[in-house]
Amino acid sequence: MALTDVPEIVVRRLPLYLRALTALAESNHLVTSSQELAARLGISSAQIRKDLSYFGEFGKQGMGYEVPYLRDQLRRILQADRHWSMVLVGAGDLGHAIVNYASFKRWDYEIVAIFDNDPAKIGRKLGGLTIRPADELESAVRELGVQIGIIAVPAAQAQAVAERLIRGGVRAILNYAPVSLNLPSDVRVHSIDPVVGLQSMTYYLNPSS
Amino acid sequence: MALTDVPEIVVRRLPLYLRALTALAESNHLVTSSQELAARLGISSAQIRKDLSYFGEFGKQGMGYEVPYLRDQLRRILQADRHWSMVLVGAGDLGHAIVNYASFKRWDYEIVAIFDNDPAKIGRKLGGLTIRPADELESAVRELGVQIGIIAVPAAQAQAVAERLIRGGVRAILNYAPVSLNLPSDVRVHSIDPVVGLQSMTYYLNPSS
DNA sequence: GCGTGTGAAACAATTCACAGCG
DNA sequence: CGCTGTGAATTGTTTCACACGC
Repeated sequence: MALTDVPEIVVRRLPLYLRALTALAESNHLVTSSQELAARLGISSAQIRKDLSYFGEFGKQGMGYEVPYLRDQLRRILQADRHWSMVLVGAGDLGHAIVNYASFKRWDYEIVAIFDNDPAKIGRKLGGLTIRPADELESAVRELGVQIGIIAVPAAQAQAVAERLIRGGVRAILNYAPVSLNLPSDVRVHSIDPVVGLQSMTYYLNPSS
Repeated sequence: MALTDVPEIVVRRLPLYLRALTALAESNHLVTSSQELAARLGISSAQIRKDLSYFGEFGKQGMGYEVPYLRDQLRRILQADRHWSMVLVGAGDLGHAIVNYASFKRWDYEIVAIFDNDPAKIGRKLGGLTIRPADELESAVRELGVQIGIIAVPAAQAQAVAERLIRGGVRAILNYAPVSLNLPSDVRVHSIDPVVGLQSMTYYLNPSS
């Protein structure tokens, strides 16, 4: 099975499986099944089995899956078993929160450079790094060989920042700016906008209160 | 057209349309088209037209859409044209960042109570509110009549917190804890886990660097 | 017997393509 | 003519259901 034709929607579910398996392993749960994972994740067991089958045969018939083994396989598939360097653009409140976000450290994602275009911030320290001027962006990203960029700038600047990150060699962007980025299809984007999440939920809420 | 059979995936796109229309309106762009929105959002124009057609006929043939009108219609549909109260559980680093997140204010989402189970934090102030003990959760949520809860506690506690929020009357949860919540299907959940986003992107990245 | 892996069937979402109207 | 709104066609995703092996 050619891995190029794995549907993206399947890839987006794998981290959820990995997260559940990691939690199971931490509570010394050595064996699981597609049904148990399904119950935890709110996904059907058939879907979990089909998703995993794109990548190999990880279970034993009649037995289920060995938790540490399947976890390690998913970590390998997702390249979550190694260190990743990232650059952060935007040293405002959001940038501060991102630098201090504990889960990144826990999963071996490391911010190795921070950029801002505010002269008052350039030269200051943040999370052990000196904030660098935004005009060094392309060259610094290229020198560092970083593939992941995090955008935490105002919406109006996000598209331009994304394009400069890409020119520096970035291939994946975690976008916290509340705007849709328009980028080449070979660049991955994951956007986080809590307001978008809230608005799609309030659609279903009661008009009262 | 019964609004109950609007696919959820359509509802999840509406906030993106609203966001784009709000930006267009702010730059005094008075008219737009499904093609222009499509180019901005990276979605096909046919999909935008079909999505909007679930809710009414908002455009003029040969002309396109009036930006302020369509924006207001979407705000009404999503109930984004009114104030929403929310409660926050978890007053750690993440909770602090959430309280100070400017976009909530801009869109009229207000945090009206904050809870934590750490005695060292209870009684302290955060964003003008006094941090309350977690055991007041259900009763306080019920008294306040709040429909939206934000979870910013460690993964191990998130499921229990969610259940307590729901017992207090919450019907929508913005979940920042890195765990899949298992809740009644009439409760809406939107989860934000940057690591999940990163892992689904690193799948596609180059093994080098 | 139990639970995986998987073709086939069912269902859902997207795109096509064009009538219709300003 | 230009662009919306929408059935029909296409494409994509999920579920079904069962052979297979532990």
